[in-house]
Amino acid sequence: MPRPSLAAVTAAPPETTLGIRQVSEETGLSIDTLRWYEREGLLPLVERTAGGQRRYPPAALRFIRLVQALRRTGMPVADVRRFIELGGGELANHPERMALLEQQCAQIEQRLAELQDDLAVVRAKIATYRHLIARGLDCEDDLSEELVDQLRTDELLAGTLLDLQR
Amino acid sequence: MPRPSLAAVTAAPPETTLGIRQVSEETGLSIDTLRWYEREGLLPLVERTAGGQRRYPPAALRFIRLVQALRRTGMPVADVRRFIELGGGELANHPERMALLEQQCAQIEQRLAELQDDLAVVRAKIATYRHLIARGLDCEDDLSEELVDQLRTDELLAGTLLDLQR
DNA sequence: CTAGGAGCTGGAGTGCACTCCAGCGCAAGC
DNA sequence: GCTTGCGCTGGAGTGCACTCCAGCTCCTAG
Repeated sequence: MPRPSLAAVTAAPPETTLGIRQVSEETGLSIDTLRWYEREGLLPLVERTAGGQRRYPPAALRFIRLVQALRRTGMPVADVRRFIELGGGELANHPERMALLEQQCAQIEQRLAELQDDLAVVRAKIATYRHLIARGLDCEDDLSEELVDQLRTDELLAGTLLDLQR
Repeated sequence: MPRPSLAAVTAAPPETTLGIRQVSEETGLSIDTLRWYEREGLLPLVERTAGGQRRYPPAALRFIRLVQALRRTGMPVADVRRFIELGGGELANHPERMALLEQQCAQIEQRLAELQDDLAVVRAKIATYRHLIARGLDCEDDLSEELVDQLRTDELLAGTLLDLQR
């Protein structure tokens, strides 16, 4: 499966340049979103046909994936834009761009930890229901204090919380 | 450190019932959000003083933590409400509630995996910058195809991507 | 008893990230 | 050559989750 020569790629884009529909399908971003991102300055590298239709070369595709990663991990659109505005790949900007990414990295890690904690909370709650059902008990939230405490204790003893904490 | 007797708790709430400000500080939810959640039916178990001020017994606090976990893990407010509307702790509703939580659990796991992937993408990008800086190279996004491919290859060879993939 | 701060309510306002639409042009199959 | 459909643009609209506000009451310290 020989990759088309680089000359060919830059000179006369082969079928590796995708139309907006294909990109939408490949990335999961809606067509409207792709257009909107571009207007908002999040997507450089998008080319046009003579007729004005968008064409996405592989580099644009890769870029979109990065933008998706940043957006999904909670970076606001405005911040992604600032990241992108940080120059056309000049060496001088690399440290700053890297710093931004590292900051984002840290946030992702934090978010990851939080998610895991929250997952533990939800799992613990599921365990509570399992107990209640097993014992044929009513109540749970607006339940008497003793029961809650009882169950919390049960869970702790069973290691439910601890096991799932991380 | 003897916990106040259960009778005492239910009969004459001691200082373990918190005011809205304390709850806000403890949970990180804004006062407005606490009031709004309550209006929206996400927070049962909140009591009132004679003067109409909110009082949060420990059970309410615990409930808030669950709601927070659900919200932070991406459950829409409307869904949290539906979960809560599912009856006042009657046994019959437990399976349904549990099912909802299990569904949420699955989504959290999916989100976790996605986050980890996205983290890998960002880290890979950081590695790219590190390479570029180390070699004193410009360009990066709008860079020539060769360079990207070169770097991608480098990263793969260096195991940067693979190491971080999971 | 009074002054200042915290809380209350209902409702309006905000910010973000899309999403939809009208009105148009290009393009390809019949 | 004409229809059918995709794509384009600028701008308006939407949904969600808060956030702010006016105008009031309540509570506490002096």
